[in-house]
Amino acid sequence: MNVLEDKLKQKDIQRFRDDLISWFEREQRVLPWREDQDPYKVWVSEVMLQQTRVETVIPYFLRFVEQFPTVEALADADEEKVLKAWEGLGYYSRVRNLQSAVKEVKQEYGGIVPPDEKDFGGLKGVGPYTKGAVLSIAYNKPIPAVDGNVMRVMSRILSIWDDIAKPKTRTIFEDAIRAFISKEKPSEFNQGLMELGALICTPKSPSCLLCPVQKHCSAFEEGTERELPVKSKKKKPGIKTMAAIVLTDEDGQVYIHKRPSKGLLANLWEFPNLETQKGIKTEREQLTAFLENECGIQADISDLQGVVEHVFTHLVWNISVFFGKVKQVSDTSELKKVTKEELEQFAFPVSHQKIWKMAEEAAASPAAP
DNA sequence: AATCCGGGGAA
DNA sequence: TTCCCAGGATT
Repeated sequence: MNVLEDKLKQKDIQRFRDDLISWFEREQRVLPWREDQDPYKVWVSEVMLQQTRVETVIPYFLRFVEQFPTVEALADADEEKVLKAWEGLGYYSRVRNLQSAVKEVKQEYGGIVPPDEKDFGGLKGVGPYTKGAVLSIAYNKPIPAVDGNVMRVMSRILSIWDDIAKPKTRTIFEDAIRAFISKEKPSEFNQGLMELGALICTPKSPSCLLCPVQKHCSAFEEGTERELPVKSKKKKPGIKTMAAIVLTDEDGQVYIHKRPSKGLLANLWEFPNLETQKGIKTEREQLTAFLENECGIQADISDLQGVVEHVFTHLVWNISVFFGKVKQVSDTSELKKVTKEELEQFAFPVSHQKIWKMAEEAAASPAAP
């Protein structure tokens, strides 16, 4: 009995595989990282695509693999240049981990991206998803690659109502995929699921009438496709009030600061700034004290020039922006002084790009008399 | 298990 | 506004 049941199930699974893969081979988008199967380039694309849309990634990918075409090129590159190439893409630890991992590949694996699951999965920044994606696409290994797309698609196909926000739930989908994945075409199977999630089986209103695996879908059969997947909500982000200042001297040089090597926006550059407290003192007074005590700088500080709001996933910055002229600098100041031209060589978070844009616009059209 | 870590586009 | 996107590390 069990054998017969299993045979029927295997037959259904085989049909699902064939329908999915033939659809993918027919309908897949033309994307830069699909031009070849270079494991390094597949890897770069997968890291960029973490929590980031395809359209956003394309121009970054093209520039990145041109600038750093091989494992060795990236391993030997200056971190400042690598961060600059990532500027604006977000989650900057991704690229710092990638460069660290690529150095290890150069050292320990002779520059060859290791095809072994344990070896590759042990590299920095390579989690369960990236491991499965890179090894299945580049080396044709039948390993699950479960991302948000796959959980959405499979929750509907199999009518799985577990909360996909819970870490443990991912393993349920990995087990399901191990039973479903094609041993002949694991690359097309994994990419097919993700492509389906991106093009057809979308979050809000899936195009079930166009779906190549509609006849295999429990949610479609039950009319529950809009209720799946189940995902609990996250709490709202907190708000931080900040003050930042674009400081220049008589020569027009600008003062910038490198952020710490850990935590938010690690190793990126910024304009001098502090978190401000409400009440007691004005923002200007807090900024003056900060510059003198923490930066060893005395300066003439302008009136408030405007407020930059920047929203992170878990945090909102409200940054009051000031301009200032430096009067005196102690030799212990940790700030770096650069020309406006040199400024472009440094990687800034988008919030501080907004601040610099304010300064440039103010310089281009000086306040009316 | 919960939190941290960016930024942008779609609904 | 809200969601969530080809997630991973840290605590």
